Parts: sequence; C-alpha cells; structure tokens
Amino acid sequence: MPSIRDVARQAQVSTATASRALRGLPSVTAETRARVERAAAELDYVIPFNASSLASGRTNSVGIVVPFVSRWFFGTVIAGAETVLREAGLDLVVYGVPDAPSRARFFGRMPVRRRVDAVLVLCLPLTPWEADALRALRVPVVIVGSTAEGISSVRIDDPAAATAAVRHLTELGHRRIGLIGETDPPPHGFTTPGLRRHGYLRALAEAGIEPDRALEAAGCFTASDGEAAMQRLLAQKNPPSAVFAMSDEMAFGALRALHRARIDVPAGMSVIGFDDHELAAALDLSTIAQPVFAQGEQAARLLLDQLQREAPPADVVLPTELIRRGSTGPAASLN
Amino acid sequence: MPSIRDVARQAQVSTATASRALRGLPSVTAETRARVERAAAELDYVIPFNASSLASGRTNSVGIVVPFVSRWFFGTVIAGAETVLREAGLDLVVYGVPDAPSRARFFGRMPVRRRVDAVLVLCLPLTPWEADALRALRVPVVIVGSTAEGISSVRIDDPAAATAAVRHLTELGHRRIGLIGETDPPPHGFTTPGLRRHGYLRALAEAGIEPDRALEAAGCFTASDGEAAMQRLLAQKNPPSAVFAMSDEMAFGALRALHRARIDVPAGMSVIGFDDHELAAALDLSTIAQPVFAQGEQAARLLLDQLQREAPPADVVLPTELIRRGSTGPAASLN
DNA sequence: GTGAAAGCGCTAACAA
DNA sequence: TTGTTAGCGCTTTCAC
Repeated sequence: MPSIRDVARQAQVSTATASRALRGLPSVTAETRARVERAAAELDYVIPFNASSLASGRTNSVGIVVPFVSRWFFGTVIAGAETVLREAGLDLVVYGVPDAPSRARFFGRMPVRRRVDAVLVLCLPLTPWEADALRALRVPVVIVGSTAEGISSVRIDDPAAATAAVRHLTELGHRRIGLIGETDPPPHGFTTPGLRRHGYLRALAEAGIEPDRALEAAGCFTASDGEAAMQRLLAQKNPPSAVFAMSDEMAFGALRALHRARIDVPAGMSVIGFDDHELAAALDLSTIAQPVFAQGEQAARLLLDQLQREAPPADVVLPTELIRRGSTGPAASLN
Repeated sequence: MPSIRDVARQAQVSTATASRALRGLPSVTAETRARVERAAAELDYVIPFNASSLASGRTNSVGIVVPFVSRWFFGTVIAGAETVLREAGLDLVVYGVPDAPSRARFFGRMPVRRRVDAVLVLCLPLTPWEADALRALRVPVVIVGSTAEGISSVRIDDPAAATAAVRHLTELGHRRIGLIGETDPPPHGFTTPGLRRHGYLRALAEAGIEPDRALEAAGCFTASDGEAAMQRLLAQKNPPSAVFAMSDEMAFGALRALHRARIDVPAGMSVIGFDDHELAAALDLSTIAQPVFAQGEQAARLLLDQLQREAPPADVVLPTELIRRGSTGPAASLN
C-alpha cells in the first residue's frame, strides 16, 4: 500500500507539499500540483481516511439519527441530505433508532461522540436531556421536523398547513369533518400530530364549526391504521362527510376502507391527506404537499454553514401547498 | 478533552491496559477493568474513532452503495442491514448513486477506499469493470439483489417468483395476461425486469399460452409508469383479462388506471404485483411477497462472517411467497 | 511556495 | 495479566 511518502518521493517534493497538493490547498504552484497528482495516480494512492482524520482532527463525516430509514418521508430526507453532503465531500453515517430502547442507547452512549463532525436529527422531538447530550458534543446539530432551544432546525409550519387542508374542506361546504391521526401518546413523542390537530381545530373555528371529539380517530401514520380509523368513523351514528388524514399513508388506508364500504369518493366522502407522497398522485388524493427532499438538502446546507463558521442557530420554515385532486369535492347538501 | 493517558493515570494502570479494558479484551482482570471503566466514566472519556482506527487498521465502518435511498425497497434493506451492523458495533456509511454520473463517479473515485472495512451493494448489476474495482478493494463485499463472480450475494429467485405470480393467474383461467414493467434498456442496467419477464414467459409456456408482445407494457417501477402502462394495455383492440406488474408500485398505478376506466377489479381485470409493499395489503393487492428487511439483515451477517474469517463467497437465495388478495379472481369466461 | 519535524492519540508486539 | 515502546500515516506549525 503506497504512502504519501512514496508519492512525495516520486514527485520530488516533501510529504508536506504532497499533502497540500492532494488536498487542493492554494499554496501550491500548478506545476507542482500536477506532478504530485500524476505521481498519486501512477501509484494508485488515496489519502487514508483515518490518518488524515487523526492528524487534522476532522472526520469529514456527519451522523444522521433517524427513527425509520425505510419510510418514504425519512428516506427522502436522507436522500436530500446525502446529495448535498456528498457534494461537499462529507460522508453520511446512519444511526437508526426505531424504538425506545435503541433511542435510549443512542443518547446514552452517544456513539457519534468523537466520530462525526456534525449531527442531523430527523423528526425526533428531543427531551431536554437529549438536547443537552447533543449540545455537549460541541459540534453543529440540525433538526429536521422539530425544534429545540439553541439548535438549528428545518421544518414546515404544521398547524398552518393542516389549517389549509381543513379550510379546503370547509370551503367545499363540509361541516362534519373527521380527523385521522393522533394517538395518545404518540410514538417517539412526535409533536407533529398535536400540531396538525391544532391546525384542524383552528380551521373549524374559522368556519364556526363546533369541534366534536367523536370525529377524531387515532392512527399511527400507517395505511392499515388509517383504514381502521376510517372504519371507526363510518361506524358512527352520524359519520363525517369529509376527513383530514394527517399523512397520505393513512389517507390511502382510509380510501381503502371507503372502497370496501362502497362509498364513493368524493361524492360520499371527501378525503385529504398530508405529504404529497409518491403514490398520492396515482391514487388521486388531494393533499398538502411539503418539500421533503428539500428539507434534507436545506438541513445539510445549514450544517455546512455551521461547519465553516460560527453561525447562530437558524430556524428555516419551508412552504407547503394545497394540492387539489379527485378525492375532495363539494359536500352532498351542495350537490 | 481527556485522553486514554488520563484514564490510565486515574486508574493507575498503563495506557495499554486501559485500552484493553475499554475494548473488552479478555486479558484483563475484572477488578482492573472495573477501575478503568470507572475512571473513563468519571472523566467522560470515549475512544476517539480516528486514533483507534489508525492504530488498529480497522475503520469499523461498512459502506452501502444504493441507487435510491428513498424507495421503500431500498430503505427497508438499509434498515435491515443497519440493525445487524449496529448490533455488531459497525457504522453504516451511505453512498447514493441515483444516476449514471454519480455511479460513474463512485466507481471511478472509489470513495470507500481506505475508508470502510466492507461494502454492501444494493441491486446494482455490476459491470465487469465495476466488479473488478470492488474486488481490488480487498475487503469483503456483499451484493443484494444481483450477483457477480467471486462476490457474495443475497437475493430471491426472480424468475421462479414471477412464474408463481403468473401461474396464479393461469390457474384462475386467464389466457390473455399482460406484463407491466420491462423497459429497454432498464435504468442502471437492472437485471430484475429481464429475470421476471423470463418467469412470466415460462408460466405462459407451462399453460400452453402463446406469448404476445402486444401484451407487454414498459414501466420504470413507479406508480405513474404503471398507470400509463395499464392505460396502453386497455387501449388495445384485444386487451388482457389479467396483468402481472413487476412491482407493487406499478400495480398501484395500474389499479388507479382501472378505477379511472371504471373497470372492476377483479371482475373486469385481475392484477398481481410483486414485493408485498407496505401498502399492498391496504390496497388489497395480490402479490409475491419477498423478505426485504431480511435480505438486508442476511447481507450484513454475511459481511460479518467474512470480516471474522476468510469465507468463500456465498449466494443466499431467500424464499418468496404468493399472497392472494382481492385484486385477482377468476377469468370472466369462468364466472 | 516549499521543507523539516513535531505531533495527532491510540494499538500491538514484545517483554516481563 | 500488565507495562514499555514503537509505530499507524498523515497534517500542521514554523522556518526559509
């Protein structure tokens, strides 16, 4: 295995100059750099990560802490972050924390300590203790989909977005509007469900509609939970004429339940989701689109900023948009 | 920042003993180990990754090369692998190669060189040159969803699984069976579409059905492509009575097209997919289930094996299973 | 712009 | 079982 000494010798420079040339530092003449690069190519040399890291004190790696790698939302955020970080020459190291024990292990041991230059946290509302553990790392941290005192974040305005979804339904004339999605307590302490529920209640208030607890059905953001929730709503004496599901995946399940019950959408029931999931267009689901890939990109960019210079914590709120598709329509009384 | 010397001093041992104790090596008395661990805890010391890596020659990291982090299949495989590797104390570093340029860059520069102890490759059929580049790393490599000479792999039997899907349709009495999914050439040189098509043709042959090119519609494994493909099949003078989609996502799109065309499923058209996607049950889609998370776990285990001792390349084939749901039914003539 | 030399902080071989 | 010591292979001052 060739070392930088071999490269230096072959290029007839010192190891210091070889190092500078290979890292693209400006203080090297073009001619010297060319010689070094040619030597490195001939010897098939690459800088070993660990030696470089030990000497420089940087790891050129970013850790990403994420509850569910396999879900569409999280995978898409990861992809966005990875794209930007790769471009900047940083590696992404994945730390999955799918359940409470793995989460406790992560924040207990902090395997990112002395391992990464920065940390990205996806959608985990941090306990004060967890936030402290992250701050104690003394490296840049960015949270996606949540916030914490003194830590940068990238997110959407969940209450406002949910209000837009439900307002779309009230504007169509609906007065009995169901809600699918909150569980008590939510897994991982997710705050999103609570925020979206506030938006739902606000839209009802705007329209002068009295909220009705009986119209709220719990669900864990999966299609099967959405289906079960819809079934419960349908089983009531006075079911809603429209439903706001807090995620597209739950909305898909709700559509399934309606199909099973032979209820036409939107004539018999309007459904609006949240996310603009990959499959939402295919299922003709009205929804609130949020920029998911872009949240990952933006978070990575904030991280890069903070790695370059001491930057104050930022809180970036990305826009959402109502997407009208075929699953929402006028209330029956207006037909 | 405390060093191992501080820990050693506080525990009244040499740095070598401190190192051994902290790494859990057996050649340390329980009492010494306890003293060292207490000292480390008091000083809040953790072994810095880079120094340890430089001295030991190991990085305790595994690289994973993956075309699409955000798609359900890939995300789920990553999650499976990450779970097993984390358990073994190895970090997973993600290398996304969504398009040809990024793929060329990866195999050209080989950023995993001198960076990881092993590599996982997801669903990329390797060119001979790419396979050589991986072998030249001289680290264990495992491929998921493909194969290469001299490299371990974990996969399913695609032709057999596809045959099972189509046989399910012929057994229901269907004779005109459409195929959705192959494109020519497939993106990334994916071999899966070709293999599944072979299975499709074999099932037709078994049933004595003459294949008909007009019944094959291209699609890139997305729902919108599946929808467009189904529309093309429906536009024919003599459309099929059943369709095999090479992925559930395409099947979802096909179902959408049928819904739009007011064709009842399965009375007017049977649809079977492939994967048993998270949403397949919610959409009542018959499909071929493949163990996705388990493929990631199994690949990680092969990697761990090969890291421990020189093991010959293995080729692990995991089972698939026909899942009968509501989207497939008897051919109309048999009703 | 380039070179000499001193670390970065551990692990592993060897000795005891 | 424990200690001593020599690296692991760069990067970074500090001179020139």
